[in-house]
Amino acid sequence: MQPIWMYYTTVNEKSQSSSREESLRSIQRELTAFARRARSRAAELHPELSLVAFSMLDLMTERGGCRGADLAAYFMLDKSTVSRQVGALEKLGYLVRETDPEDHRGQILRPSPTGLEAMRVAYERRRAAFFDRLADWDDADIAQFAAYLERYNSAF
Amino acid sequence: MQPIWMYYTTVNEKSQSSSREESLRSIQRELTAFARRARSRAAELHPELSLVAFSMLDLMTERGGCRGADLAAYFMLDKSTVSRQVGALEKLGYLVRETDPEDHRGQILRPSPTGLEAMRVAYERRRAAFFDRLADWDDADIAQFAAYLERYNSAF
DNA sequence: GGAACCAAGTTGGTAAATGCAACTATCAGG
DNA sequence: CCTGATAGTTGCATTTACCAACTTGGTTCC
Repeated sequence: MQPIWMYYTTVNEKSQSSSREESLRSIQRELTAFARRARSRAAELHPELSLVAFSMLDLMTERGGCRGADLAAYFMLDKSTVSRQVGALEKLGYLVRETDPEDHRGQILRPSPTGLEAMRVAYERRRAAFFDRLADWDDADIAQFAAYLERYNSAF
Repeated sequence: MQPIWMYYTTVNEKSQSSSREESLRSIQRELTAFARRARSRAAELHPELSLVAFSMLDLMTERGGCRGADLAAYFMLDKSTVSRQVGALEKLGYLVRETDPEDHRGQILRPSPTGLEAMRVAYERRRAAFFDRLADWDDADIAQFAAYLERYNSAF
């Protein structure tokens, strides 16, 4: 049986099948497959903290505080969407804002102790469903996989 | 300074490998970022065919026709959501429905020639975006990255 | 200094995607 | 026949997103 991609690939392109070509196709397919299920998996894992909200808190933590514009750029979201997500997180007491002393247009966003605790809970609940899938990977493979994903995403 | 992940990890877990923990968290965050960008990029590249709709047509193609219930199970979506997506695709002329002769409750869904062509176009445009992004990667890294993604997704 | 312009964030309006619940139609067992 | 399960549709509410207009603060250039 022919590979799936051939069903909708023109004849001329079929001659170009190098291993690089096939790997690229595979990356696209696998990344797309991930995207398909990301939403529902996230909803299962931490209903009280949406995937986007969790990731925003995570980035703030990682960077030791960041601005709304940073979140918008990183996740490719409109600044208005970020503004509302941040507002919701603040209302929940999960983050605190502070006007950037260096630039009064912006705010520095940081998770609050409550937010860190909520992240910790979400993190624990993810373990079973997400981390267990990587349980049989060795440390070097996990590190390399993470490095590839970072490299891929850093191209933005 | 302690690693970031320790801020919301309990004391007992700190005995585990911190580099492994950090890599796992990085994978989560990068995959999340990817999922967000995939939607936005797909919407840019082919407004007529959302990522979910494209993937549904793709699954129908791969399976040589499938039912709405299959789509719901595969993508972890509610059947009402599938029903509306399928309705929209039919209205666009991208798929045809046929009552299952074996079970008159269900329908067999197949992409139409128009749908296949739309998929081919969307596929090519998205593939081009991937090619640009990975242009400066060498073949070995691309192959390894693809292998990791396949391994990760194969757990489904 | 001031004008013109750019950047960060907020808010109003709107559209799309989704889940839940209620409903119809169909099937399978007893 | 009933009963219960399954496939699909539709009404309703919610979430999430984008765009555009606006406010405020910074930057450049004269």
